[in-house]
Amino acid sequence: MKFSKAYEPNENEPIIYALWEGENAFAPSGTGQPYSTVMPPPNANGNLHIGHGFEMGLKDILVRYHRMKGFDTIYIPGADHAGFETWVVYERELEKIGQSRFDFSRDQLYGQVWDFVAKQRGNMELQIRALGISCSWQDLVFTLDKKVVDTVYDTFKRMWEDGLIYRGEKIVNYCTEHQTSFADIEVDHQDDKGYLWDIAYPLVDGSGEVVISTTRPETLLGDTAVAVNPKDKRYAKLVGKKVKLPLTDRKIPIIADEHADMTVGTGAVKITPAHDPNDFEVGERHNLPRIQVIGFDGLMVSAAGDSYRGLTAIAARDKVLDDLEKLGLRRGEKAITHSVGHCYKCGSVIEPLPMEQWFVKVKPLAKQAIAAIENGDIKFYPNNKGKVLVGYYKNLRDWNISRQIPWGIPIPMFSKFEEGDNAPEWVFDTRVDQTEIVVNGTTYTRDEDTLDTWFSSGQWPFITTGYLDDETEPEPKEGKNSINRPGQTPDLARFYPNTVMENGIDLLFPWDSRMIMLGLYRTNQVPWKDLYVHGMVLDESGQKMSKSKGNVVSPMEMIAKYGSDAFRMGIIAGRSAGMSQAFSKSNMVAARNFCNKLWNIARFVQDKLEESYQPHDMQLETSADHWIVRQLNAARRSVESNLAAYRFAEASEAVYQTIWNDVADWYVEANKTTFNPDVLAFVLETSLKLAHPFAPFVTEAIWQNLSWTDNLLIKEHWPEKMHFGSEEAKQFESIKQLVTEVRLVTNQLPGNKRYNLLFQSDQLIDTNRSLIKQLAPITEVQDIDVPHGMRLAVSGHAAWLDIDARTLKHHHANLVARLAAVEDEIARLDMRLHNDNYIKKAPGELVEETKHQLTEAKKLLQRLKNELEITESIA
RNA sequence: GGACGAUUAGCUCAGUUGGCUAGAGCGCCACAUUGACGUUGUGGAGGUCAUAGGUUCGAGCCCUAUAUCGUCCACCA
Repeated sequence: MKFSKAYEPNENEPIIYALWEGENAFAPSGTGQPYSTVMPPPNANGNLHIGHGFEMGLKDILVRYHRMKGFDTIYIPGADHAGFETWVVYERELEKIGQSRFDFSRDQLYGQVWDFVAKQRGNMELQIRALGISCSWQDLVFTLDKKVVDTVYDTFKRMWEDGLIYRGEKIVNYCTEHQTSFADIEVDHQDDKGYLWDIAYPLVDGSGEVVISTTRPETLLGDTAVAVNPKDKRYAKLVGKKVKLPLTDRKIPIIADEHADMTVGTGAVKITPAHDPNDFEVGERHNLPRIQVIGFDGLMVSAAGDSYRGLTAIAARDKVLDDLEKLGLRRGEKAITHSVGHCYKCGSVIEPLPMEQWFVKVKPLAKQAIAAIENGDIKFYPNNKGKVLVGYYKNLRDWNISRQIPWGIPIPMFSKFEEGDNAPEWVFDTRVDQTEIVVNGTTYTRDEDTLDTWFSSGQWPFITTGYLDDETEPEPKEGKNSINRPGQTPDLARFYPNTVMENGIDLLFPWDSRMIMLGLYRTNQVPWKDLYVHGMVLDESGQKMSKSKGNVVSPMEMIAKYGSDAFRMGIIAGRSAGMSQAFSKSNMVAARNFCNKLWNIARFVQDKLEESYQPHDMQLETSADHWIVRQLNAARRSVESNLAAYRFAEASEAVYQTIWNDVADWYVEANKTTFNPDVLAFVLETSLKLAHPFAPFVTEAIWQNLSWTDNLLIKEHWPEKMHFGSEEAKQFESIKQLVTEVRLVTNQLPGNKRYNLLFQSDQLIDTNRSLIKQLAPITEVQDIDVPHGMRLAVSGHAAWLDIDARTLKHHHANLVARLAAVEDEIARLDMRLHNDNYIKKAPGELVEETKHQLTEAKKLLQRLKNELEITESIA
């Protein structure tokens, strides 16, 4: 016997996964309708977190199910170099050994991180295996693979030529700690406490002063104007005059601009074009100079004046305030709470700084994306996320894709330095391994920056499927970083667009939005037909998980403790699209128990059938046979319809309930008296198939242990609809009801006694004597001429429990309560049927059903009354 | 400031176009038991579906307000 008493996940899982991989079971079959999804490239820099486990688990359910359904199925795994994310991790590693990025050249750093990631990535891939993910490993794509970089450069080139990528100086979100800029979406806005200071700027003509309010007095040193609203009558006369900028010797104009809000503060606002995005735009409109007073290291630069140079911005703030105080120019302050941008990694305050960067012009791309969404080209789960995304697109500003870190795909642009004020000339070239290139006799220098990770992962669906391979211009030389993987599946282009994308709600904006835009741009198609977004997995008390709070649940720990299947089933239990929900350990326990239950069903079946069992065509014989086929049919239908609507929890629950409540509790029990080997084997096999997408390891482990099965369960076909006799199934249902009533009554009576079951000319009971004896807590089933004891009223059979008068009397109260409940029900049904509007307006079949229910209830009432009379006659 | 979501059993949550006795897991109570499984079996208790109105023959579900909690977005000096 290969079945241990309890299922041991950790002993079985690695063996089973190796078996699948050895049999190449994850590769697409090449026949059938294509079904595809891709892994959001998990960061190659560390461990999988619970969100990865959840997301991959969901996708794997879809993939395994469709594979069994006969689709040509692929789940393309990925690994992301995760530019900035990895960079942060790597810098920490450097710090540990007392080094920093400045100790190395850019190329050295790139090489080192490459090795670091290569090592880490193996770890991540092992964890994906531990989760049981059936992804096509031979088709794994790393975001720095040659084919990725080629396509990314091709996209870049086209966008450059189409004018969708441009070089521009703007205020960017800059982290002075990490020394790189960020896209708007990477900035973490927090409500911080601060002060709003009122400061007087004296008019040059000596006729008074203008008071402005600011939260950042240190930027005063870079002011180049004061703005008031053109409609503001208070200041109308001052527009065009000049004020003397305190602490400097500069005179700056008072200008009229819509940006100044009359209702805020004094209505006059200082304009610092170099340090505020709004002011930058005001500066553009009014042709104001930009004076940068804070450097990229976060320290004040010489333009701030000698007495401030070298101070941190915060120190400069204090000094500015002190100095203003001495000049008597401070007019008040008040504590406020305002939103301040922080680096989402280190928490430093984001410094808005002017910089030349590469930007993607998003308007035309967003417009296409909006049209596609509104056109219904993508189905969103939950539905409202489509609207949320459209809202996002409508307000999207140009996307900064330059990052000042060495780790990433180098920006393929080279510039020629121009003397004088002329802007440099830029050329596109993919020879990024060189810092200088010569084109037509002119030397060009490489831009040192790398691309935002999302620019490459935003092209993931068509890159991983090689959809554009024919039109991507071949590169002259082999990329040094390519990972060659043997046996890649040929011609994956059929898998684009992907059937479905599924990821966390946190990726809707940074990733999904870009995949749609870039997908439409490059392929004229949406990247996938369905988008399912799941909510966040919160900790057990409903808090967000975070390393700093120390409440992170590791999927690997859960797998070690409960098994991979239990993790997968437990994590999806009770979750619905888009909703963030707390992690529940008890769901995992329940799922673990289910796996053990399944294992033990198999143990029972194998024991019954014995090693020598050979399968034959099956014939349904007993009523239980017909009934269980009906139940399995229903479960199959439920899984199908729920998965079609991405209702994972409901699909999984249908499997759980059917296998536990129907197969184990009734069918297996019924098979303890008589059994039909072929049907028993069929029921087990069908159960395993239904459960396989949800609990792949235990089902395959059982399949491999069964004496009569060969091949792999993962490659088996999904169950087909089976025929059964509905009359026979109903008969079993009827016996089930009788048994349940016997159990209930017996439970309610004192003394834990078993009684004889008596019946009078009841065909069904007569032919199922041994079955009933097996299922119900009774001693014997006896045929009688004259009824006595207690009538089993609810199930409607001519059946009695052979209970003595004393005990029967004890049951009187139960009977009275039962009677009252039935009377209530009759009253309710009666009332409904006396409602003319109900009869007229409700659907006919509903009315019929109500009538039927009333008839049945009245019959039951009669039986209960008879019963009561008998009991009372004893009393 | 804007948008979205949630409020259902002790806890965590389902409840698909409104349909009649609102479900699951865990927990709880009682009982059982040594041959598939104690990671078990049987039975049970527990919900005026946040509140107030409305629409409807019928509302957990639709509409309108209110309250509480949460998330996201945002260039508020």
